[in-house]
Amino acid sequence: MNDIKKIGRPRTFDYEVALTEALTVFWEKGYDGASIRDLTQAMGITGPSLYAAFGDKRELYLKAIDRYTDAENCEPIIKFETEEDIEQAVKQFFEAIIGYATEHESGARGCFLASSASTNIGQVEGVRERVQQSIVDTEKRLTARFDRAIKEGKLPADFPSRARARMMFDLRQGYIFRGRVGSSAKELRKTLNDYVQAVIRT
Amino acid sequence: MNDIKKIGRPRTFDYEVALTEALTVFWEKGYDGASIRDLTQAMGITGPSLYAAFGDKRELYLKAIDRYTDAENCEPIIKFETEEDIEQAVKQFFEAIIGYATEHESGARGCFLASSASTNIGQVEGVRERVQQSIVDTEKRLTARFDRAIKEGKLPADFPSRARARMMFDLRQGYIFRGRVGSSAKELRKTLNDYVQAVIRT
DNA sequence: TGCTTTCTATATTGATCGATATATATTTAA
DNA sequence: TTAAATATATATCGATCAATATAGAAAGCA
Repeated sequence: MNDIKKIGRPRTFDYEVALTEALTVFWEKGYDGASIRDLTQAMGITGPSLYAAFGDKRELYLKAIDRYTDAENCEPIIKFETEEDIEQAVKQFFEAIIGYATEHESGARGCFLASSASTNIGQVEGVRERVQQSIVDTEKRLTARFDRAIKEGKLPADFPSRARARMMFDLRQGYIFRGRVGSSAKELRKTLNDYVQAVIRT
Repeated sequence: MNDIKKIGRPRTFDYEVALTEALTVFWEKGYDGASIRDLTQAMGITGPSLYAAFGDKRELYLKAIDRYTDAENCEPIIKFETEEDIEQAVKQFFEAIIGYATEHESGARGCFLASSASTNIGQVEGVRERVQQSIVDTEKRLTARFDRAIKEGKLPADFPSRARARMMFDLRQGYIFRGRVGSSAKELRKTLNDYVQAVIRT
């Protein structure tokens, strides 16, 4: 982003890589559960370097949230937006969610915002606004995809795009919760078709 | 429960009351966020009394979960089970969920298991089993209510009771998440009718 | 070559963490 | 009345917490 040579000794670690490592630690252990030691070890830097580059623990956490929001292309939404057939699009969305919810053995499952960040809303200043914004952005994208299907005549004109976008989002929370508790992908798929029909039915 | 006089000095605090206070603290601050100081202050007892009566912090947390599971009559489920009309029953279920998700100003919102305990599954041994059992029990009760409606002829014989029970449960997660992030009850009610129809529709 | 700037490494800060040792108070049983 | 048992109160344990002061190392600029 900024290749201008700066005066002084250049840092020997990669900012983005270190931030991604920090995100993983926060994801697995939570905000309180992640100690500065845990973070610096995973990031491969020392305490002073962490504080110089990222500020204090709270700022690092907020930066990790922003990194997640920006970098995460969010496969489920991408699938939903790119798949042509609207029914298949909904199905692929949920399939991707189920994948996210079950594939990682560690604590870094599902959605970082939904599983981890949301629990620190009342505790860490700045988290609430970020999670709220993420919800708004996600719903807009989901709603827009439904509106597109309406224009293309794939869905009736009175299709409640926004309500169904929210339904997808809320059902997603259920999948993520179940995955975190330990349900298998196979188990989660049992309701998949029923959920797809509920979303697109008019 | 046990009024038999025991040898030695009797404890001067109420075990159940203290445990309920501990539950509130864990609910608001999370497992890591709740310090022994926080707990003893809210419980009105000293450290040694806490350790003598409840074991260590982890055991106290598990006891708090059990207390929540046992004591919490879970208004949403009760409403769903007692309301005669099945459509009204589903609606009352979601209404109660919305109430839970939005009414408390503190961090003790929604469902303790879904919002707090689930985040400590990989960290605190014994939590996963308890949350899993809670999901199983809840789904059984929800499914049974639908089966009853089928027997009464209020729902068609091929109504997918279990899938719809899970749908209710998963949509519930969405409401709880939104409430935690800051959505108002009014906002959450916007999708209520659509969700009710999705659940009972055949 | 200095000189300035910035990063890294070591060491350590006061505070707080979970947990407990010790002493004292209060009860029952003998 | 005494002994045993259990609770509470005080004080504090070593470990770890988040955060930083200090000093040395590595870069650009003169």
